[in-house]
Amino acid sequence: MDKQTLPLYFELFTEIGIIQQLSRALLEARLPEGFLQSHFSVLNHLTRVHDGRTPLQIARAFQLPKTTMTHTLSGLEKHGLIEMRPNPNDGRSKCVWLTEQGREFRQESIEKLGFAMSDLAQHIDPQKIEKILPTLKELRIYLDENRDK
Amino acid sequence: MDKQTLPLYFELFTEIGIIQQLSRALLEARLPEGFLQSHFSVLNHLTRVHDGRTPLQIARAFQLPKTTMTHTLSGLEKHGLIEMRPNPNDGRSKCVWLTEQGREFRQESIEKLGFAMSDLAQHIDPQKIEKILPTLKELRIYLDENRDK
DNA sequence: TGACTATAGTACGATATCGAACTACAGTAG
DNA sequence: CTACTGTAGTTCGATATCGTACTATAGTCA
Repeated sequence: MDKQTLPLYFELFTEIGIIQQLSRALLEARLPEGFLQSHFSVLNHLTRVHDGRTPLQIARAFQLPKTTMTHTLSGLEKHGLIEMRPNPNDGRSKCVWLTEQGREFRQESIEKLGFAMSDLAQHIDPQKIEKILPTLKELRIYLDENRDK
Repeated sequence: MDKQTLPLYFELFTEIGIIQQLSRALLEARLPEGFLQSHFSVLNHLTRVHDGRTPLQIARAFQLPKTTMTHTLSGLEKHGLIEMRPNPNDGRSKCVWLTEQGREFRQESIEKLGFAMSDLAQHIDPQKIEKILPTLKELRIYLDENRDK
């Protein structure tokens, strides 16, 4: 491998780590006390994709350990934002459903993010984001598929 | 803001979160028991930039709370990978120096990462990374500068 | 010099994260 | 049906992360 290549990837992962920190802080500052990015992300995922998914499916979507997802889901359930029901197709499994409260929570969070995001969109052209997303997806898919190498 | 724009940024931050998870797992699988990405990142930072930096400077470089950095540094110090000395210019502060062991640890970690990274470089063209880095940096800088908005 | 404000780092408590081990159910082969 | 293997989710313990509050030093201003 070229001498310059390794630092290039390190730089990439460092930038990604920093952006992750900053975007997390940005979001969490706008969530009610006691809610974290993890909670919002799950609610958003269930809305965007579809609810009724299993905890494991959700964990895989974010590449998180299933024990972490158990914890996050139990927090959401305790606040009445999701419901966990048995999976009719698999006695070991459960399905996660959004409650009306959960949908509202997500919607309100998104509205609170609105200012920050439109501000962001005015400074970082969405077209630039569109241009980098395919490479990021490609990278994510490659890392996912070669996880256990 | 355009209806399509908000989901675009969400998608970006989601991809970034997933890549962060995957790259962390990739790295930590190759570190000795008990060491985490945080430890490696600090050692790498001290090598790439320069050592003798203060804990706060390092925390800011990664956008981490200073209490988190205190914890990470104490772990590194306990393993003899760094040394904390008083800051000659500021009695409140300290300077963090790499030990020989610390440099070796980083070097060995990088070598263990070598296979995975050259594999990655063969599948995701470094030129693609070079193309997306400027936008990521721009985004990171914007988020940083507007953190408290 | 003294009072005030700001900053660097730490201590501490709450909770998030994660790996290992476990339980319960599913799927398969005989 | 039984044994075996695999998988979904949880429990549990270790520790990472982070916010709050605190201590010590710096800097500023009168």
